[in-house]
Amino acid sequence: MSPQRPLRADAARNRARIMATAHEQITEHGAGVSMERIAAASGVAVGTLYKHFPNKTDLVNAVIAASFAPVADDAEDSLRRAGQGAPAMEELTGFLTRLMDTVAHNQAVKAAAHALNTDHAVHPAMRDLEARVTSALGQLLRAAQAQGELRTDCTVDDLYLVLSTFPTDQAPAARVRWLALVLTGLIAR
Amino acid sequence: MSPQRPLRADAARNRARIMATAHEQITEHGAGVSMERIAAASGVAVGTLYKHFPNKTDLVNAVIAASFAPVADDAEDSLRRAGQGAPAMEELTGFLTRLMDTVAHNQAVKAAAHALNTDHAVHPAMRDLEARVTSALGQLLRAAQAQGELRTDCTVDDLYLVLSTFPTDQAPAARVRWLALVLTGLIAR
DNA sequence: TGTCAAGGTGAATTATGATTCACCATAGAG
DNA sequence: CTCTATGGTGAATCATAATTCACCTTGACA
Repeated sequence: MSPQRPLRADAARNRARIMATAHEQITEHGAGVSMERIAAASGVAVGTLYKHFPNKTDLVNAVIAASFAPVADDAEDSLRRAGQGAPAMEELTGFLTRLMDTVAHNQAVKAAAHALNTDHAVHPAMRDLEARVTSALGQLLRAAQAQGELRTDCTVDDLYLVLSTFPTDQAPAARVRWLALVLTGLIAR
Repeated sequence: MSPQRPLRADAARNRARIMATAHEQITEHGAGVSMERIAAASGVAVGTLYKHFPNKTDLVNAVIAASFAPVADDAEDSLRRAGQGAPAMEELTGFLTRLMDTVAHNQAVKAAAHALNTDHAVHPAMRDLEARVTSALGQLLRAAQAQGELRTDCTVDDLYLVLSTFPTDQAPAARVRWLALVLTGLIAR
């Protein structure tokens, strides 16, 4: 499975289906889903999962990395728009709202990865995404403060602290209400 | 194990030690700890666990119920003090701070119970605790609003929504900071 | 102190699930 | 059209855990 030479067409197809199915199954049944079940739902044999991923942990990590990949792009797009004159605070809240949706949708996968990665290790791919988001978020934050829309004593860490705790299991309406309540504490008086 | 006649002295001792040990082990190793391990750490044989609890799920539910039992009393004490002239908002934030500590300390057990209780069922004992807390919290909330210390459009649901999301895995200092940030959004302007 | 039911023991049973591997199938290069 | 490396298969193996149970121990009451 080394990326040396490109995957055969059918292999690529299967790999994609496996990751999509794994996401569904984990979302539906939690981190406990068996490889057997994921294989069956993908329409392949267990052995095939192992042809693509050395073990369950790696499969889950691949799924989570793929699920969150778009977030970093989104953060950087928001920052770019702010740089081109869009109100920074609006970009910030817009990004946070979309981020909440993404995390909510991938909550089970996130939990699964956390449960399977022994000790506490975070997947390198996730570490990379996090770095990009942190950077973009920091700049957005400073821009919003410069425009007087955000408390100047609010740090990126504060933002993360608050962000890290939003209600993943609530309905979208409740999530929006939550964000509104919480942001009130961050907006400049 | 019916509560008909009191437990024999050694049995009571063991039962207490088992629950304490189970709490430790779950906190340290997650919901996945084996009964074997809990038994070993308690200094008894596996069979003994099953003499006291029909299965792992019931053991975990007993542990979590015991861990959270004091919270309801605390809520009611706070309410009582407010009724005797203590500032309601102070009682409210005091209670919330202590609640955060309790939840943080019992985070792993809470997660374990959630993971083990098939479907989504909440233990009846927990349901009862929740009802008492909700009641006390509602009255505290209204008192704080009557004293002009809290936004009047803030409901008990809002309080729960925000409460349900505090950062269990952060250091105490970070938790306090979080509460301060979030409460700012709830305090009357 | 003697009795015996409550309490304790831990090897054995039963389940479940991850991972392996010897062998089969076929994309796609030549 | 032929090969053959890549990809697929799934029964078998290995490991881990929950739960049971036939048989000991011992608190505590008479």
